[in-house]
Amino acid sequence: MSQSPKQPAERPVPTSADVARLAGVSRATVSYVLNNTAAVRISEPTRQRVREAAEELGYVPHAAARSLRAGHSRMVLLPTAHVPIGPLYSRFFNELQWALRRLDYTVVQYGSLGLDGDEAARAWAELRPVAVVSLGEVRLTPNGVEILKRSGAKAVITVGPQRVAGTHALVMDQGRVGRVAAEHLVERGRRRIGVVVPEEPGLEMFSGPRLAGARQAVAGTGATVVPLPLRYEEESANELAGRWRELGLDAVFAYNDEYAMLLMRALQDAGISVPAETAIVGADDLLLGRLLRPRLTTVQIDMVIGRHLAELVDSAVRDPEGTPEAKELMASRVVPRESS
Amino acid sequence: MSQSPKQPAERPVPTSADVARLAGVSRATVSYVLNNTAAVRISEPTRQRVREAAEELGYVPHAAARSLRAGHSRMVLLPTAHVPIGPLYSRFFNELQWALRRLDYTVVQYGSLGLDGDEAARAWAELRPVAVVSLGEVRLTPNGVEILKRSGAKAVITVGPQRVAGTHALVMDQGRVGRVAAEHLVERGRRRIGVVVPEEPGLEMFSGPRLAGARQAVAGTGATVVPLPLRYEEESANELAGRWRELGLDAVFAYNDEYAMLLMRALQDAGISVPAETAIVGADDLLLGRLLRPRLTTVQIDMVIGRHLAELVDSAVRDPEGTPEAKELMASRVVPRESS
DNA sequence: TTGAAAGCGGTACCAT
DNA sequence: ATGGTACCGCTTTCAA
Repeated sequence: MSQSPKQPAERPVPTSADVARLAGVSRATVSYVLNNTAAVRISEPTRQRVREAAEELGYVPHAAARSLRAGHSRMVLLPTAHVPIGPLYSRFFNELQWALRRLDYTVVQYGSLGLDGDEAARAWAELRPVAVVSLGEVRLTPNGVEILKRSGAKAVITVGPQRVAGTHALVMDQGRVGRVAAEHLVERGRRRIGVVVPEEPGLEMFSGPRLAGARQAVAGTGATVVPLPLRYEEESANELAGRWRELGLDAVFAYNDEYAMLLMRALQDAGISVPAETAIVGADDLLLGRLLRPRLTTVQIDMVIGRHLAELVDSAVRDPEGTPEAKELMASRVVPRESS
Repeated sequence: MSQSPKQPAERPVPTSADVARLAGVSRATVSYVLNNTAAVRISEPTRQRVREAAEELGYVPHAAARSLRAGHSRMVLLPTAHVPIGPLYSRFFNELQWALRRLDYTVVQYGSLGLDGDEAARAWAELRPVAVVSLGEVRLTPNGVEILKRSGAKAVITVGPQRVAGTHALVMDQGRVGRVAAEHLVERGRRRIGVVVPEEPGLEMFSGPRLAGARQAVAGTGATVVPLPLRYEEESANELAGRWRELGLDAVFAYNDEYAMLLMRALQDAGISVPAETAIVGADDLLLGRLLRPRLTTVQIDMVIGRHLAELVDSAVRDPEGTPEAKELMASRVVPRESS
């Protein structure tokens, strides 16, 4: 009858009080031992007893309670909506995570699909992260930034084309990707340049600037740019290839290597020779581009490496008053191969 | 002088007490209003004042404090080490996140790179998630599962080939992928079947079972299986293609479509005709396989869809006593095209 | 060397 | 209809 009947078989989670009881010491001592608190000396026998008790009970400290008491956390929040596809993002994410762990931060990727603007900012703020690194999938408003800062975030960092007031920014100059691609094509004597604009959602923030960059590159050269909406599907590509001749294009910047492969296949099937009749340039410098025939000319993009970003996070956290800086960390250049 | 000098410019994060003070009510009332507590009736004017005060201060509740008090959270932890590359994972993750959000869970992807076994389990347990969904990148031991359960996790779910005691499992029968591929090749009259084993780390848990499945398929048929270590690089593929004839293989299961593309290119460049001389089968049914010439035969894998998994999480959370079940949710079948 | 106790920010019971 | 208050688990003075 010592068991409360309302909780059928729910054994309680052990707390530091349980450990203290079992070890015959106070909760304070448990805390000292388990955290190796330097300012306080605990005898070795006591340490032993505490450790054994913790082990026996399977005690694990409660992160929420700890950070509540501490008044801060070491959590770096990384909001994502659609996880970007591709090896570039994967490498970037792994590097970032690794680098931040070395600096004793905890990286938490927080799914924010379907949230927007301030709603998202509030959801993130509830977790009281010390820093937020936004990849720009979820639009961050100045107001959202303010919400985060008021809730204790020491740093808000945006990575991507967007530039939001009050944040540190790692600018990724997507425009440059389109610009160098178009410049390359113009140099090769191409005049009517198509630019693929993927119809898949979530890519606008890349495709838009790339298209604009291409436009900028042709300005004053007499060459023209034509946007080409395209879905990542065979039918869409075939449909586009079917009216290729009437479009009168002699070159295309295909957004990235995967769309380039799709389009190249459709063009070749439609009897349009690459690069003789139409040049193609991709982007990302994936292995698959080198496997195509003709080999794919591409724009190589040096993604901001994780360690740089981790250092920016850390310095922003340590000096929250520091003026938010915008740092350009994306270089891109054409790797000419056979398709252009 | 009303400012404490120890905190230079650090304005404090507003709490519900601040809201209460500004609205001229008690903290309890603030809580009632902001949570729309049904059991208690608050007058409309009061509600207004509270809401306005909260708005003015930019108040956001503290998730840690809330879940500390509540004694539980709705956090579903998704540990990851290397974020798997590829569209399949991306789709899976987005679906899972979406589905769990609908069930009012919060998905947190927790970077666990470099942690292993119990160490990782303890790190996860500190966050007191209500459920943990392991994709098997970080090895989960029975002891680790026990740690998580003792720390209050109602459900531990593994997705992948591994099967750990005490967990619900979504079995992904990787063996079957290799089996159906090899069966297909044997049916087509192939006798010496190579099986690509990627050398990249983190893929062993897939490649191992796939190889074993292929072996199983050829048993008793007179056909043989030869493991082919391969890095995802042109040189590695060229090297392999260079000694292809001495290997005497008439077919290869290339692990997945991307490795298949790499190998097919190398074989073709080495003058080995596909499929006449060597048949190739990939896996994942990516679009790129349809773009190759010859079109790539592949193994289509029905990944467990997010909604199913979300439902399993929810039911496991609601009935933690329920016997952990192993559910087979991965079907795979060959899609014959031109390369085999 | 160790313990008692306050308090972090919410929530919910019990009064009023 | 609202307020007072105990408590969730942990850290950290301050005392002993």
